[in-house]
Amino acid sequence: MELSATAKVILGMLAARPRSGYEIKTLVDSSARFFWAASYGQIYPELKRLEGAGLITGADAFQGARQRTVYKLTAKGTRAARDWIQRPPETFELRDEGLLELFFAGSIEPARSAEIARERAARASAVAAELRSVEREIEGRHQAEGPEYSPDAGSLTVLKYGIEMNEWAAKWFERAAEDLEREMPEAA
Amino acid sequence: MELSATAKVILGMLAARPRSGYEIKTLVDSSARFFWAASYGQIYPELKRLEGAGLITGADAFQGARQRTVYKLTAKGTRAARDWIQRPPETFELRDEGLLELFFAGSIEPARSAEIARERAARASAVAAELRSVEREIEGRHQAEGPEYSPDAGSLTVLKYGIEMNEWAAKWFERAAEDLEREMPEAA
DNA sequence: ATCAGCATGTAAATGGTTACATGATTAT
DNA sequence: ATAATCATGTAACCATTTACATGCTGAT
Repeated sequence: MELSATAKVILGMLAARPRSGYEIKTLVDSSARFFWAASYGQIYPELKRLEGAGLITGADAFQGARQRTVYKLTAKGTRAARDWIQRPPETFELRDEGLLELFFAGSIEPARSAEIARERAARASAVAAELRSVEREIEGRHQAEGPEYSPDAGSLTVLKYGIEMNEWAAKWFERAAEDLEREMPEAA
Repeated sequence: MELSATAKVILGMLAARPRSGYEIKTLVDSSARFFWAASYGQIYPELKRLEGAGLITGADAFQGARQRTVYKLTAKGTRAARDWIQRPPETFELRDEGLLELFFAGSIEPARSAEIARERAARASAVAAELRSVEREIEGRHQAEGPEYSPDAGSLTVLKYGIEMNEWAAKWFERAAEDLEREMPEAA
């Protein structure tokens, strides 16, 4: 059972409970976008494909006259999700223009190295803060609406990783910026 | 001057000195692949495009009868590279299947969470070790062949970031695996 | 002689984003 | 009223990978 990248997010999102394509998209944007993105142009066609393959089934769930299709996993889909999660991960892709600029700064515009490192530190701080606010929001919902809204250990671990790794990176790049400045006093 | 992703790596690589497409590819693979990839299918057509736009010029540099074209930056190309590096970075993309699995493990196969975290720790360790060996190789070349082979501060900073961040992540995921195991003793 | 590595290139397929089109509902 | 948000979908475009094709050179 070959699963596309998008199929993996969809099966994962439907494992917790049935959802519409729109819901999947907003959830991906609010909780997984930092390490895995998906657009409507991928999600809707993939939902059709997964239904065709018998991994999910869609049911009309009109809200008044507003069209809505809620999908849920079939037994086969549940098995496919379990199989996927038992396999070691294949995809790891990073495309980071900030690191590329820093990588080349030495031979193109040495004076900018420190500046790039400082920008990177600020960016890491901002991401950490954003993820911290997601964390607070989850905790708030948990307190207000009871334990059935508590996320599982795995997704909390991923969130904490995002926060702590960005905080670490912010400190690291701040220090790197200072070092780079000291190395070229002509530019200061 | 809009530069494609591939144009950026090429201009950066040619800023240090003239190189062939093949050389650019091997350099990307050995030093930038961890945060920026490029395939032949991108590099060769892009070299032609950049030459057409007057940012680089190619010169035949036959090695016997073996065809070889070495490209170098034009004045316009140097300016384009400088402009690019002065702009704040745009692209940041991460697609990490390991984190996605961990994210969903709780609702699909909770017993695997700790295992995934441990695999992630091992992966981070392996990447750190690989980058450490790149670092040693650079230091060796520096000692043996003199300072003209010493890489600039920026690319060294990126390399150190790769090493230290992966070492940090290895420790972090190892600890997370222990925590996840403690949280579900039934699975142990 | 043969294989690994140097060297260039392209075609097909895949994967993904963006923009557009359409319409309902809810809150201001 | 009107804007924001819910909701689904597709077509055009762009980027990227993979596989293939070709041939030279140096080492074993």
